[in-house]
Amino acid sequence: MIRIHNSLTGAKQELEPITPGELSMYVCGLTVYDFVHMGHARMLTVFDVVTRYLRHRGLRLRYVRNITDIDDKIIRRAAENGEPIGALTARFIEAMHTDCAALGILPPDAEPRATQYVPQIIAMVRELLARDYAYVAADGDVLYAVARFPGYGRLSGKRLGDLRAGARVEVDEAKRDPLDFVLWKRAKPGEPCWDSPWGPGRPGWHIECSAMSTALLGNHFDLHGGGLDLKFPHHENEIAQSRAATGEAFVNVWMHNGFVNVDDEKMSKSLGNFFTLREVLKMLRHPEVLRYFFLSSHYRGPINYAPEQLTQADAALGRLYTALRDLPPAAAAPGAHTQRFLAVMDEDFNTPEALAVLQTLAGEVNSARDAGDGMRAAQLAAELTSLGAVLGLFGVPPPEWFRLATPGVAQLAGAASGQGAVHGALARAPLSDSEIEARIAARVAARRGKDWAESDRIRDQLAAAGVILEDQPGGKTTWRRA
RNA sequence: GGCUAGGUGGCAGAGUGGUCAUGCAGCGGCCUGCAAAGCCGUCUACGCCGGUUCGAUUCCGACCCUAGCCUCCA
Repeated sequence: MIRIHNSLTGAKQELEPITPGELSMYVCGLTVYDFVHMGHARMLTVFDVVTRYLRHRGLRLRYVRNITDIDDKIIRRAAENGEPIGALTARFIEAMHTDCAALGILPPDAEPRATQYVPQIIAMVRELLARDYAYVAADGDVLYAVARFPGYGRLSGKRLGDLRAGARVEVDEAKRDPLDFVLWKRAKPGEPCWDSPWGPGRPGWHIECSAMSTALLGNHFDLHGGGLDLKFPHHENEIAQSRAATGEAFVNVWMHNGFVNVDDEKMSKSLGNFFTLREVLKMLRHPEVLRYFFLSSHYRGPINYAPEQLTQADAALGRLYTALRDLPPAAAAPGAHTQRFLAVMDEDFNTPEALAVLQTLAGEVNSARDAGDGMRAAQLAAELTSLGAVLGLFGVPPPEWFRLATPGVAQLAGAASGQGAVHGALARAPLSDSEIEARIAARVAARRGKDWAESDRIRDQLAAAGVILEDQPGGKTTWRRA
């Protein structure tokens, strides 16, 4: 039994697919006018794991994640760059795909773009007008009449009166109610536009998601996700639009992932604490380190981004890979750990608890190996490997993991504290694998002759270059990059 | 101001009405030529004040503090 916290009710509920054995999920994706940032990366990772897990549980899941490719910010950015809008969005869509692939995010089943769904959007706006949930304002915009929809505010826990009280003073004259939002925006001269019954214009942001989700998943579907900041007004508006336009139930379970904070404040460009995914990935041994970091706290809570946290995630994930190193592949035998893993993941995707299961399993692999029980160690390692894969971990062959270098979390730490780059990571002249192997061979010879001074000299030298040696019982020496 | 989440050991971060989170860091031991890795053991927790209870970090109430939303935002 899988239980999920539903933002709409504020409580966990059992997942009951509308069609038995099948699920449909829509997640609000990105507005493509810039690179993927850490907040996006968390959202992408959260719903990637949700997807992987639900499928692992035997459900057939259809996952739709949209792209907003027409929007005020896009238009403005394109103008700033002196670049056609289509070129700008194509560039950032490609960048997003590259970043997603790096992070190991499985592609969604469909990735609709707003500009490809203009007919459906117009049809939905038309329906809302016909049902009297919308009106054409004096300035030509089509607006949604919020007061007409009785359930407005339920998702975000807001009352219309409170919202109006907090509304901006500079109320748009064309609005009947300050809370009304735009469905179809009349084009200003020079702006990109589509023909419509209300003249040339473009879709409002909120209606895009209603139209695309309905077009691809039907009027009523199972799961809808997105960042916490979309809860109000975006998702509130989606509900109002879709319910009003179709007259049917819309979404069964709403899921919202928490923010990425920096210094306990929401990451934002204005605060100057903004990090793109690609700049962070450059500092890491492997993108899985970032995935581990995201998974180490619950998806609904905030997560505080700091370079030291990435260092901890690298160490913790490294411990897992260490347990898997040098063990032959074995058939996965689901045991008690698998039961526990499923139990905690079933309970609203408790990934921190799931990682604890993996760590415990790693400890048992090591214990079994120390006890000389290679068979049991291999079985446990297989179980660990298969459970980790459910979370999108262990994409790297374990022996390869330790050949990967960590270019510079230290660099980030320095940058964040305003101290400039820390020397250690940068001062190292990177050694190639073969150079390292050659020095190790020299050291093995020295050790055979019990020339400890020479042996230690080589080891220190390698350590200074960021290479750590581990002498194994059989006289063999393995190495890993710090 | 309204609404919503939180405040857990050196750090990160789960969870629970009465034995264990887990990882990183620390300490002691084993192993090692010495290390590293690993193993074994180990210390410091549940914002504050009341209440319920045989017993509360966990339930209830007040208070303090933090973050978020109420405006574009993953």
